[in-house]
Amino acid sequence: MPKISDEKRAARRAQILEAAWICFQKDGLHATTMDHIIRASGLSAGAVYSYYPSKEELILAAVTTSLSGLSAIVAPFLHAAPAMSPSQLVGKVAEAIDSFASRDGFDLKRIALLGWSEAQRSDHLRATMKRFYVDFRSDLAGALKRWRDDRTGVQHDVDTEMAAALLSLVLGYVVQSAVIGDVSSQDMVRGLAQLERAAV
Amino acid sequence: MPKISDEKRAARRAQILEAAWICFQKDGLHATTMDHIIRASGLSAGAVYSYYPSKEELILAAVTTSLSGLSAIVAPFLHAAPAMSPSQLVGKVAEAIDSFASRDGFDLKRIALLGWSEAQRSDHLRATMKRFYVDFRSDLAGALKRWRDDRTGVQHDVDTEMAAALLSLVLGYVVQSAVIGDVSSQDMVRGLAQLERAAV
Amino acid sequence: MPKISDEKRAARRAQILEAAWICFQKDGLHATTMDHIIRASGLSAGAVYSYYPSKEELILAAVTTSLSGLSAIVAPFLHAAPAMSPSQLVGKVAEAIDSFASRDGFDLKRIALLGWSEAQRSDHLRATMKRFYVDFRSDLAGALKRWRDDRTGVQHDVDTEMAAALLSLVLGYVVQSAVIGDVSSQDMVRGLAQLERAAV
Amino acid sequence: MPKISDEKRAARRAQILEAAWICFQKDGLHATTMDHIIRASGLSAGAVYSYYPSKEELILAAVTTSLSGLSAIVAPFLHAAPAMSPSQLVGKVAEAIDSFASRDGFDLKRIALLGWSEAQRSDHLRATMKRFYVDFRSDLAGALKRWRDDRTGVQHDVDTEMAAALLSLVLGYVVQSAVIGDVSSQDMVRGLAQLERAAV
DNA sequence: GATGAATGAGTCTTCATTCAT
DNA sequence: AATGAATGAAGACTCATTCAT
Repeated sequence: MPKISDEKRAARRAQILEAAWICFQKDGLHATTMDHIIRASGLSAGAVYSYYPSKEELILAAVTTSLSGLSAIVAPFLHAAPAMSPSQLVGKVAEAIDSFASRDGFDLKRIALLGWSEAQRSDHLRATMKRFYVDFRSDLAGALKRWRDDRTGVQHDVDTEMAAALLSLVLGYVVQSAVIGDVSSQDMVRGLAQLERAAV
Repeated sequence: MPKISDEKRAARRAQILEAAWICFQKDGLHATTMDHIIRASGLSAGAVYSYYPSKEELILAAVTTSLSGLSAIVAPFLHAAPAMSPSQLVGKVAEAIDSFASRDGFDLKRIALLGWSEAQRSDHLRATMKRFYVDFRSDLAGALKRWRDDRTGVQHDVDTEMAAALLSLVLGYVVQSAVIGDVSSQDMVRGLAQLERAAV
Repeated sequence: MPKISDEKRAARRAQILEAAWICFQKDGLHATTMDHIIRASGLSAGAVYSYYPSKEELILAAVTTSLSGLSAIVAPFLHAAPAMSPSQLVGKVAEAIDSFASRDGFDLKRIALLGWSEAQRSDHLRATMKRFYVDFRSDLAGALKRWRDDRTGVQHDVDTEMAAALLSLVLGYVVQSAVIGDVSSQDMVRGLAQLERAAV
Repeated sequence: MPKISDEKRAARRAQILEAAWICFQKDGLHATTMDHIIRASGLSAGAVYSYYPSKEELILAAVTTSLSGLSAIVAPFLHAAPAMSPSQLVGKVAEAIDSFASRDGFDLKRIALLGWSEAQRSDHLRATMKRFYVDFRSDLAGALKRWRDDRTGVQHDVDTEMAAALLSLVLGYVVQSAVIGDVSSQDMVRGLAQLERAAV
């Protein structure tokens, strides 16, 4: 076989990654064996290893890809004009996470939980995740700032703490959804709204 | 040899569990080998296995114990009179989680992340966690209800959604703290307060 | 099984080493798989690995042991009184190497060749071999000195170069014997004697 | 595509063999992968395999080539007129081996050791080596005979044993040089001279 | 003729668990 | 009851070789 085209290479990588994703999601990161992934990918061991040189690399790719996939889905809400209210933001982001799950049969929430756990062991993964969440949070803060500016006409400083709280709401939604399984994105929105109303 | 006393048995179990905790926390659930735990416990393989019949059982015990340990610490805040405000609750619970960590060098947040991840593989573990979080959330809801009753003198229904949001705030705090590492329980409290104020 | 006695441990190590020896000799160092050794030893993989933590360690042990085994056989000749002549020394040492081979069915010469080859890749092994051969050569030099002193009554300095030549004769014998297979220790002795006579 | 010319074929073979040599020398025979050789040769896997049908063939070629290379260098000394003395022969041959090493950065001694080791596993290789060394030794014997004839005017029989001893000296020099590393060809010459003198 | 991606049997090693003493 | 040596089924990964293009 002569040199493979770049698209074909990318397609093969995607094929393997998808197989890995399915396995990871079903069995977790460590209980998934390379053999599972190899079988699921329909390729040979050598082929898989020629695209991803180790299981760790595959884990990293799986988590990183889901992170950036989420990024892409969520971006429109974060930069929408006019800016969304906190409740709207939480609702939209949570919905986006759910939609990601249902789109291709991949549950982003499960991958997230797996990734957080693995991040404790892998410096590289933790660094990657940290970067992602910090960026996410600062986009959130930007969106909040725009919202407040729109409402009051007064310039506010970027509100980091508010963004952190909002991010927590989202992450906590992921955990509850994956572990308990009885919450919806609507619950989060309504819960926050009630929290706000109750404070009055 | 005479039968071992019940206290001795309990002490041994605690000794093993503590060893397991230390190992799990340092290396994660799967990278920890029984041999690590056995060495850390100072007992023999056979002894460890006579107290915990499998690694899975040990994982379950480790997670469950940390869950109930947290329960105990958090209970006073949930049932305090007069009832705490949402902000206060979030702050106190988050602080409690932190204090648990610093108490004996165990970081409850890491164990939590490990547990959530593992819960995806083990039905038993997931069921246990679900039960815990559902109870936790309903206690939270109860506390919120008492707080609102105290303030208005009017009886409210138990507010599940508000409790879910509050729990998310706490869980999200755990994730951010473990993965990003730059948030404090105060940030959560202030973030929520600002969210409430901003809503006006 | 409670703690094993030291003798039993040593016996097990010897049992494994012997199995390794047989395999190495038959198939060479790298073509021998751990599985071969494991089967030949009659133990399980885990057991073998608990005595020798890696294949490399086993190779090292096999080579080192044959080195020190040779050392023991050769020592009497090197320190014999009255000191032997160069021809005698070469003959006796070469014979000793042969006898080692026939004793237990192990051919020291094959192991030697294997070891020299491997020494090029393993610093540890090369260092070990170097130490052994340097010592051997200096013992040889000592024996030669004593021989010359005995004959002339005049003290000579230790003759390193002569020892190096003598060692070469022995090593070269090993190579010829293993690769060509048609030389005897007697040939070496007679060859050297003729070399000496021819020089007159 | 038109048939490739014979010269081109030979050049390609040489190119591959040289790459193999470099790799074998650096990493040993078994630790060298075909991929190493393929990369070092600058050709494709298929190309390499079209010239050498297996790794074993390549090993055989590498060893054989170094053997015949040595043959060529050494021939002049063996057939010099007037014939050289034993000491001179040893010295010249050992020097030739060294010079071979320094010429192109190839160390013939390392290849030799590798080859001897491998010869234990491959009948074909062993046979090839045996033939080479037997020839070498008989050339050596011839040279010795001529030397003795020149000196005494009396016809001697070919002296095989003396040649075997001389060959041992050379082989032993190779081993010591590669494994211990502190001997020179001069040491061998002087050692032999002293051995001869001491015998008087 | 040449390419290099793909193959898959085979390697070393680990580790949860058992059970003879 | 306690010990810890032994088990052996996996697991991650490699690499000589092939063959579709």
